[in-house]
Amino acid sequence: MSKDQDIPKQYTPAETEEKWYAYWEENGYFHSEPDNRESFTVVIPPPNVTGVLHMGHMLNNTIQDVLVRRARMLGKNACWVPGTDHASIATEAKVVQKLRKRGIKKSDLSREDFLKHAWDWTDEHGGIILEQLKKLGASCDWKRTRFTLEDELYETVIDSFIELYDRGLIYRGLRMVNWDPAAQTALSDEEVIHKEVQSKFYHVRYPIKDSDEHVTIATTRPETILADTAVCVNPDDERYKHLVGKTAIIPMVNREVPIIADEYVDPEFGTGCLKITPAHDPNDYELGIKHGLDVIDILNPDGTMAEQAKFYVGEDRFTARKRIAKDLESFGLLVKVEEMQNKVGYSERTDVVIEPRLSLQWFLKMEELSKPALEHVMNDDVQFHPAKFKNSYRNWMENIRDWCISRQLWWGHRIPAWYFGDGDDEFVIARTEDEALSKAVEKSGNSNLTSADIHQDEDVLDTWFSSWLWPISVFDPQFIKTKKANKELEYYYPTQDLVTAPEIMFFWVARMIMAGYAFAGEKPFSNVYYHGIVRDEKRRKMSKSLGNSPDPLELIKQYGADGTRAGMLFSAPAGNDLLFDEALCEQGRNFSNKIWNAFRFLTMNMDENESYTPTTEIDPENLADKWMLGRIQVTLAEMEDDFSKYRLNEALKKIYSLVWDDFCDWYIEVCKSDQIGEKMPKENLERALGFFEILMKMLHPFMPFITEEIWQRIRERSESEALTISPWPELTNDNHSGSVELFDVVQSQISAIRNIQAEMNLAPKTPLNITIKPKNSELANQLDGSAWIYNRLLPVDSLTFNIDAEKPKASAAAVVDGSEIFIPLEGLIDLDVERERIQKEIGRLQGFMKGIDAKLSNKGFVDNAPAAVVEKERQKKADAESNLGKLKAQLTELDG
RNA sequence: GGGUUCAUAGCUCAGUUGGUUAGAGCGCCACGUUGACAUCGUGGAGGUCGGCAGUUCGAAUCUGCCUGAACCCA
Repeated sequence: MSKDQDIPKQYTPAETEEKWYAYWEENGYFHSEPDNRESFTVVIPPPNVTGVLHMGHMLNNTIQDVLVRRARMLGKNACWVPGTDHASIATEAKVVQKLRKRGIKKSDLSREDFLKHAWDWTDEHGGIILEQLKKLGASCDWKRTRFTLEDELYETVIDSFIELYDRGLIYRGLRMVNWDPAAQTALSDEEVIHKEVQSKFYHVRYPIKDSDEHVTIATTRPETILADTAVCVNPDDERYKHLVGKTAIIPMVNREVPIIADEYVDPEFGTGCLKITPAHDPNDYELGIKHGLDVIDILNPDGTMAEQAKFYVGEDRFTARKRIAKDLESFGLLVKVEEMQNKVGYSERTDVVIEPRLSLQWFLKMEELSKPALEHVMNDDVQFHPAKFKNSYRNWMENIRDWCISRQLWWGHRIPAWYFGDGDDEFVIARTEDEALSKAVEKSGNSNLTSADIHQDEDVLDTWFSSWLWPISVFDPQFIKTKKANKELEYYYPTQDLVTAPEIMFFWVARMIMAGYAFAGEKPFSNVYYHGIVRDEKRRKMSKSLGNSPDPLELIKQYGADGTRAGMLFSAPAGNDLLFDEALCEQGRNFSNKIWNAFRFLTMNMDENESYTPTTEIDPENLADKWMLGRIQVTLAEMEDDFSKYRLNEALKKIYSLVWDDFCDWYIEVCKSDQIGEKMPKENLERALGFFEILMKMLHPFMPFITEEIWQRIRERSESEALTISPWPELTNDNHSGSVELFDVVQSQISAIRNIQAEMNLAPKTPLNITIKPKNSELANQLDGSAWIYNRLLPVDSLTFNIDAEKPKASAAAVVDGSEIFIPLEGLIDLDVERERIQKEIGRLQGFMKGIDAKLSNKGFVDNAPAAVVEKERQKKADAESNLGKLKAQLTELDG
């Protein structure tokens, strides 16, 4: 016990946090091994290995930590698996950039050399974010830290590719894909962000061959005119019917193309006349196939114009766009340019405009995989919190398209395909070169093939193609190959809760569910908790580029990890975006300080030569004790309900209020000694400490550091008694409801008296002679035993409870739930103020009665409403009438 | 264009199956500092629940329409 220490007035989190985190880690409290207990498993959404902690991570990991710490205290075998992913595109882009600064181009390097640089970069920056999570207090099992590109998990990904290929679900094909000209790779549909932008709508005239006529098309991408291979109109469009079958001449290149008709064209949109560019637009590509059109690709992988364009060769697509507009104008073919809002796809990673591009890529068929994944979410085998996200999940699943899984990058899992020729089918899938060679020999029938004749695919797999295995691979990397779960997977899988943001529902959650059923035949987790996006006060998403995001570590420094965690959670209802405001962290810090000072106060009441044993054995005669215990019980039950619904912010608010409002503002105040300077009675102190211990337990999942600090200061504790591994308080059947109710009455009477003090402008220490006329004799008896509470909380000169009391002359008065309070204030009372006070209350009650009367005089209400409801209204009316009568009498007395 | 969600106090949000003259936190106003805490205490003000119809004895809550906002997909 720290009673002889000089406890500072203000709580300083920094040292406390470092100390206890180290202690927790040293004692291995966060490490889990399979045992007989029920498991509670969470896998972290792996952040980018070279990333740094941002506000989204803070929120995400705070929530996970709350869930995991609570589960640990509930006696479950809690296991939170940390780790990172390799973030193929992002990391490769960073490495390329770094090399460029040193004057090295990626194309100058061999694959091996480039990867060496990438690993150097990873070794240098990797894991920073995990260290940052420790500052936040994250109770991860660090011995289990995983990385998606580590050797074992690399194998898992290759195994999964091979299995899916063998099951006929992976194929290679020429398709229209989303091409990122900056990263020079294909992307999946999910990696494209559609943004509303201001564009120019160019109206361009195409001459008709052997005719004076022409058609006018409209496009936002005039440079693609150079790749046009048809012009298309709606077959029912009277304006153009006569032109169908004729030949149009593409400007600049003077290519002759057919004018075709197709229902696809909307006559209302633009000019009703559509240019068709099969190589550079997905819809045009479909039309091209349907109508057997040529495909002319005019773009290089880096977004510059290719030889086939014939014009502006080597120039960037946007430069070409401006130049062709000018040139068309000079030829008199540009009719007009309109301003238009349209949606343009941008790369999620590089933020450049995506080009639809025809390219040979690897795809995963989704139809079969999506079926169980959809079904098990809709039937709640996998529960979404909040459930509203099931809608968008279903919508996506029902319209799912094949997943482009190949990326033209080096940093990642290299596709295990080996080519032995240029033909579409001249490849084999194999784990190793040797295996590939023998398979190639067999498939080609050419026994002379050597390793020099085969080469592995240069591309790697989408990062999410490894992340989707995460809940399986972190426990058993061999499972997909062996199909025999090891002890770990057996024990920890399926995991319990996954915590993430709705924005990656499709990237990751949906795919993990698919992978779970596809490989393990079982869901990967039982619950998905979606939290919102962290936004600034203007509702803008917090981002590095906007510079509107505070540095989480700075926040922790300023407000403490506990304060910051509480601040994040205060405003984080499930599924709703969080408008982050530093004031909330400040509130969290203030709360820490409040707790600290409550403890400090108790410490100051200790006698140096005495030893104290906290207890929850209450004094059965002590109303405050029973009330406090009752409040704890009720709050425990409410928190349990909140947790079951993942309403973490509600649970936090409840324990916050229990500590601050109930324990600090009432219980401790009531426990104080009667005389200033005198110490609290030992029994009071020991009970206060006993309650304090329970409160620290209830708060620990949210604010782990300060609670552990107080816990350890309250008593000497061995390693096996740390708060982190202590059992959650027990819920008993007795919530002392009678005592809670009675204490409520005492509280409202005291509040009423304080109100009189304030309204009468009495100095806070002006002694009061209080007469309370309880509403009945039963209450009179009960209150009589609680007089000491009034004495502690008010400057009482005399206090009497008298059911027959008369209102003394010149006294202030109040009516609280049928009981009357009189305070004689001879010489101090301002009769006008008092009259106004009472009049105001009378007015309030009259308004109240009016509403009730309206109901009760309504025959429809009395006849139709349930008897209990009618009875309740009658009771309300009777009470109000009685109170009103008393108030009126008080007013009369004042005037008389 | 298709889908989803939302609109309650100055701000951020609660409000469970319709029955409270609508709750919380922050902010605001007044008063208060010799001892746990001014990162505090006590008291107080503040809302015709986006609008209009409808169902009902009764609507913040259910239905329809309108207005406004956000998100997802194409």
